[in-house]
Amino acid sequence: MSQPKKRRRPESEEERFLAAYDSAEFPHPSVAVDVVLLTAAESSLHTVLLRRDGHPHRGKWALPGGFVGMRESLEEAVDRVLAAKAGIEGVFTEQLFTFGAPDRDPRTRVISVAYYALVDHGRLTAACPGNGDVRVARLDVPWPGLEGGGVLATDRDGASLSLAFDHDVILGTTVKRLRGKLDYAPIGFELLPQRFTLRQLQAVHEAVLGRTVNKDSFRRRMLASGLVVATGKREEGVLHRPAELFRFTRSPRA
Amino acid sequence: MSQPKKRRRPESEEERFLAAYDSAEFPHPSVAVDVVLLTAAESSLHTVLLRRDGHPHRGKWALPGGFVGMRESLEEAVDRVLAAKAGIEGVFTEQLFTFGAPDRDPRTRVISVAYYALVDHGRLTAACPGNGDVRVARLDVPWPGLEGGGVLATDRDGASLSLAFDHDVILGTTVKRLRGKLDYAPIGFELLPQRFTLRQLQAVHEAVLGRTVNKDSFRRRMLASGLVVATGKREEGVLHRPAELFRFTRSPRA
DNA sequence: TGAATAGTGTCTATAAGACAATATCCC
DNA sequence: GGGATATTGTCTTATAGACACTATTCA
Repeated sequence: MSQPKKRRRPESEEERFLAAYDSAEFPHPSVAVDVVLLTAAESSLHTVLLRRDGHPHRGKWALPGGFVGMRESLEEAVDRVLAAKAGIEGVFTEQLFTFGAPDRDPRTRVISVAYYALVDHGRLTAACPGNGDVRVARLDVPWPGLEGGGVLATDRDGASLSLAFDHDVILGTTVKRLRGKLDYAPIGFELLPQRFTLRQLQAVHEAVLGRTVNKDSFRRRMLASGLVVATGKREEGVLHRPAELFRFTRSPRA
Repeated sequence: MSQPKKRRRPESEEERFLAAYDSAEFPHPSVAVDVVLLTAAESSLHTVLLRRDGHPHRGKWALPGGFVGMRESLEEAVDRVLAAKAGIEGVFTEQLFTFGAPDRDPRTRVISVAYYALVDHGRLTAACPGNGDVRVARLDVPWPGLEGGGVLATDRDGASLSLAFDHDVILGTTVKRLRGKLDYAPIGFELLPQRFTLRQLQAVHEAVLGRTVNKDSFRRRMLASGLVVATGKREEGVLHRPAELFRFTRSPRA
């Protein structure tokens, strides 16, 4: 990576000076993080969107985001954004992709490192009531499998939410990534509360994949994976035979 | 800073704030691209490394990299780096990960967007003879499967090459990514010349995966995938029955 | 008792791994 | 012919999908 410039540098002190000089001499892009805060409910994925107050894209809906401080890691910036703009802390996050097209922000050059965060629906609706300038929007993914592309965001009342910048592509990239990781990484559990039924886990998988999955095979795979442990408890308040509640465990048989 | 965006004037407090922030009031991190230029040969992965001429990490070996220009996309920066530092053009590249730890470069804050590039071994050795300050180093991956971690680089004469910055982690992240993508994305072909035998393709897969793969099953999967087409030609100059040469095709039946 | 979903057992089709047999080159 | 690898065919095993059947709750 990284030589600021090809120059002579006999001394380490001069090296530092030159580096500092170079840093100020040329303009640098701004670096931001944008966070796709996802959850699953009602057979669909949902994400948090904020209405833009100013130009550009005034009135459109954007992902929570913010600029990266000079002494702040990318993950620290993500945690800060999640806490400040969505009131959420301590959730699973992972880097998604870096979007750097020179004209993606009309104001100036902004390179955005996108992350996604996964949280269970109950916790998200508790933190984000979903009205005013903060909404929990339903995502409609108009492409199958790993084809990729943009997505559509829909408000609770069915109204379409117009997305700012390239955020429809960021959301689509998130869905594509999750679909690819779902059957080898334990990410489905991050979208559910601590205790869940296998039917709920299947519904989460179906929401991510955008298709139905075979119930029998899904149960077998999950139970054989060793990633789920029966709690002995059962769900309550349902009008049929209650299903057993499981919890996620990283270490089988611990 | 530069580019006075015409006819867009700040209309809100936030807009004014952001405009000021973006301009020059706060320092911005430097943004660089680092490129893992990979190939496969002799049952191992190999990558291009450059000896650092100056501090920090003087004498250690680094990935080809460079800063991203203000009007340049990330991919343009990658192509520029590949052409300037390795003499390679028009190869398959894909974004890997963005490394942004505040102290990863002791001089100043440098956020590096890492890419990997895949090229066949013949083309790489033609462009990079592999002596002097540019080497084609063998990669030894000391972890199995998708566990992840750093890697070791070894020169042709068996000498260990000490890696600069966090470049061992960048290389390890590349290998992990390739292992994950190998059996659902057509990346093995990028590491081979246009015409290849199935045994060569298998050797590439084994180099990436770091383990042997079942020959029969591999042949069946490749032939059933529709991604390889027989050319009718056979390899020459081998001291055994020559294998049929195949080529890669994105569109089966074309 | 009936509706609805949970959970179990079994059969079949498909893909992977193992392995034997034959083919084709160079020496 | 001998050595070496390519290529084909068959058998076994593991897994996914399909489907029938039983279990358990509430209305």
